[in-house]
Amino acid sequence: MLALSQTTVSRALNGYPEVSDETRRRVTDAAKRHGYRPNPSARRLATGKAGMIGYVLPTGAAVDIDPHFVEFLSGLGDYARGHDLDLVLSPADANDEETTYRRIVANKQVDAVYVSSPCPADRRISLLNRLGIPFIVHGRSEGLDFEYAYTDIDNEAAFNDAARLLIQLGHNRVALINGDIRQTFALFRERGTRRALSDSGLALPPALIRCSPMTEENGYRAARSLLEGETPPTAIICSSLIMSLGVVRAIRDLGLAVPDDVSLIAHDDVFPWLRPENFSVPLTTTRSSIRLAGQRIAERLAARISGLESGFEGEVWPVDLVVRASIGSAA
Amino acid sequence: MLALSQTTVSRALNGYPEVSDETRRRVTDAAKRHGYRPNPSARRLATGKAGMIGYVLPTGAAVDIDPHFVEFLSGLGDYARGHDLDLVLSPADANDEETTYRRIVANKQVDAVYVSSPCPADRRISLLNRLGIPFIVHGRSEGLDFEYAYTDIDNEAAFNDAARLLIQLGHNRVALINGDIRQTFALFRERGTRRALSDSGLALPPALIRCSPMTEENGYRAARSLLEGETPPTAIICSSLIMSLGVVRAIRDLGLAVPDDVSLIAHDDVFPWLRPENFSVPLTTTRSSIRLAGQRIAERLAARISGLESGFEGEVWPVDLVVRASIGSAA
DNA sequence: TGTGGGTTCCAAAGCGCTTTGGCTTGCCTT
DNA sequence: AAGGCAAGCCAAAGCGCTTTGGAACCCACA
Repeated sequence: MLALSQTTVSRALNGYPEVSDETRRRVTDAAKRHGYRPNPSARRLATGKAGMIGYVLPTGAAVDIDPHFVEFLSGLGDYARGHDLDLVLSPADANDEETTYRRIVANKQVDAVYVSSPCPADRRISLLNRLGIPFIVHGRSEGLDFEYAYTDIDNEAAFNDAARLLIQLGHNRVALINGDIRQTFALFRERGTRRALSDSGLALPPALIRCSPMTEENGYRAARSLLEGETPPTAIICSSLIMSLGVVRAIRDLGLAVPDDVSLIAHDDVFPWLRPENFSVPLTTTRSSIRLAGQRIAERLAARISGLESGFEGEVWPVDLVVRASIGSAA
Repeated sequence: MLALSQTTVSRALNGYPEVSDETRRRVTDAAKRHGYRPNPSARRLATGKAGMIGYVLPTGAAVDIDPHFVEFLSGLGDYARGHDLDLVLSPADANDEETTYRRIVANKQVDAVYVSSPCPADRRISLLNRLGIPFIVHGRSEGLDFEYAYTDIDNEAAFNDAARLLIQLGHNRVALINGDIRQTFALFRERGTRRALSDSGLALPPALIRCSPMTEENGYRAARSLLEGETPPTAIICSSLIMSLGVVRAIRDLGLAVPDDVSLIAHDDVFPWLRPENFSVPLTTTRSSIRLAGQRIAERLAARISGLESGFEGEVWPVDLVVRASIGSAA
């Protein structure tokens, strides 16, 4: 035995100043020796801190979790592992996430929350802001009348760069195959593309835009309908690598070739299992590792939990433009 | 106020018999009216039950989370949503998951655990068995000297069926592009393939087997090296749809065609974003929805937590063989 | 009338921590 | 030598539930 009160042990272990170095050493030694770890349930009840970060997972028969999620998770895990943070996924009805958010906050099940794939004026963000729990948004929302903390990539600049490059190559009919337009990232991408074109006196008419969930099949359909249209594009910018699998298939099906008939640039979130350089014609991409974003967001959440970070800083990361063989000058 | 003791309220809410129906009704009514929900932290401390299921997530710079995981998660969420179950992901160093398993069990952070991608004589399974926490394995292990509960698909039969079909079509050089052979599912798949061949007096020599993590690139490399070998196969069975993207690319790069030069069958875990019928030549597949497995495993875990299920039942699900255009008779 | 057995409820003791408020020391002033 | 002040420690009161061990009551049966 240590012949010390529980108070002192608790303080020693939690780094409070009113315990002598000597005593603290004895306590931590003994704790290590006996493998003592404070019971988290008890600690939770006493402090209200859970030592976990939360994510509300939209589910439902018609809801598919984005395959990007797993990469994000890898990043989050990379950081969390070293910092005694667990992640709790709370499944929610995709049509009523609010109830779940309220529950996890009211129950203090998690110390902080992250939000992904925001849409304009995202209700989840207003809710979390009102509930007063620390949170970070992966991505951005628009049209909210308050500030919040986020980490995002510069989608607008990325797609602006991509479009500019195509324009420089002489393309004047550039199409955009985008993700679900209800999400902010898709809006920004369209905006960036459009700006590049209009800066050069060109347009991005509705006939050259497609928006849909980012599956191979949707990529195929979008590309096919674009290329079979009245004034087919000579270049396509595509929001995802998975979609561009379908785009490439459509181009081939139509007897066309990349880049001779169609130039192609895609956005690459960096999957370990599908890489743009391995496409039959290596793909020019705008690249930003979603895994790194996961790491960073975990780091920021941890900082917020421990009070090291506060305020409403938004981060916007630049995006690489990696040129490969899939683009060429306009015919 | 209800003028009832805390005891009675607790019992009423938790369905204990020693409270009159009348009282129970009053209590539940009042609870609903005031939106009262027992504080989970307090309940945890008192009962030791967490209301969560756990998963230890291997992480590390060199570790990539399998994209199948997200589909499994969808299924798990589908079930968990309706049953007040949250999922906690505990990131662990991929080289030392044991510490994390011990921690979550010792701390009673979760009521049950699931294990995925087991390998032969999987240490995690023995550990959980020893620690005595309810768990379900997604997949199977071999060489363990005790029984345990699992849900798995019949990988051996699936690949046996696939190989048999190819043999019936006259193929006698069938190659197998498998996943990482350290995992049980890969062993079973090889076994099933080999059995079909040897049943017909054919062999599956090492020269016709490739094993590697299931990426597009590895699929390409495997197919390429097989087809450029001394006695190239006329048919290939591939363990994943993602890999078969690479396989198809390799076949095309070599100026060959599916199915005229090479027949191809792949295993399909059912991704919403990549479907075998959408391959340039629609792919014959062995199909089993990993999302359904997630649902089922969540259900079994819940049943174990509430004591409805116990024992060591292993489930093995049959696998569909879906024939599409990618196979033909041997030249 | 007395007694045994249900039924329905309650007071109080945990669960294992953190935190408040206070009590000793030892040492430094004046 | 008395007073003051940190430094270091402790007892006990929570945190919000569940569960134990009774107690009170009502009814039936002898």
